[in-house]
Amino acid sequence: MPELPEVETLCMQLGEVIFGRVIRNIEIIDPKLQPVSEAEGRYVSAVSRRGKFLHIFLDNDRTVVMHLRMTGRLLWQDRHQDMPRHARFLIAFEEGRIVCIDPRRFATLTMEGAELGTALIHDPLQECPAHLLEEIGRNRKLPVKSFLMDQRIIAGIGNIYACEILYEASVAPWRKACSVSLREWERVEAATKRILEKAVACRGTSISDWRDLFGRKGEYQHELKVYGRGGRPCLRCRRVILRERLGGRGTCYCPHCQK
DNA sequence: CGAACGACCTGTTCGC
DNA sequence: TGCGAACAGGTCGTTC
Repeated sequence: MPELPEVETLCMQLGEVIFGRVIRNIEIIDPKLQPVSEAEGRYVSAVSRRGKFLHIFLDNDRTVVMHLRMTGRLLWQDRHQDMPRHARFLIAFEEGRIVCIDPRRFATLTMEGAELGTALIHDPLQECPAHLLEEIGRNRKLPVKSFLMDQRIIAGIGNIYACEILYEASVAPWRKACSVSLREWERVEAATKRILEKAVACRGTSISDWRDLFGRKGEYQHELKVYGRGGRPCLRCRRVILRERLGGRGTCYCPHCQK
């Protein structure tokens, strides 16, 4: 499930634990993943997030890049503990190790140069003003929900938070991006900031198996207003929340509140 | 070019 | 109870 708030949570926690530490080695467990080199003996000079990607910068101008996709998790183990089920790779330090756990094996791990992509991608926690959304969306006919989830435009919003944002902004998910007014984009921007910041403060949404770096559940699942509430009454108007497929993914919305 | 869909994987849930 | 089908949070490549 990792979307922006979950990856941001890991990013902050990783920074606390591994900044300045020396990597002993990176061990690949899942043969589907390519081995990475040039990490041994290097120390961590920074940890950052870009959309849903995690970057661990090393002192040799190399960068460990991870993407957790659907079911990936990272777990910090600071003393000898059993290898978890579905462990896919680990990054070992003197003080402990990061284990990547991923039942569906979609997560990725690569070693990149220091010059990571410079493409113009907007981070919803940074700069993502309504007028820019309106400008980009003006000639896009795809549904506004798909627009919000397009990582080439805004990086970090996935299915759960897209549903939540559009509900809070009172915009129907099927609306074409080009039909959304500036006024409505302003509501989308405000909802995005509020929801994602709160979700980060809650350390993410633990619907099924999401856990933070220390194995703790997040708390934002208690704040969800529409996601997972199909068939139940809308918290605003009490009419029934619908759940339908949009672009292949389950989409919960209130047909009365979201225009 | 944009949009829809299948593929990538495994575990869980649902219906018969 | 048992079994197969459907479905799950994300991205990418192909096709129409």
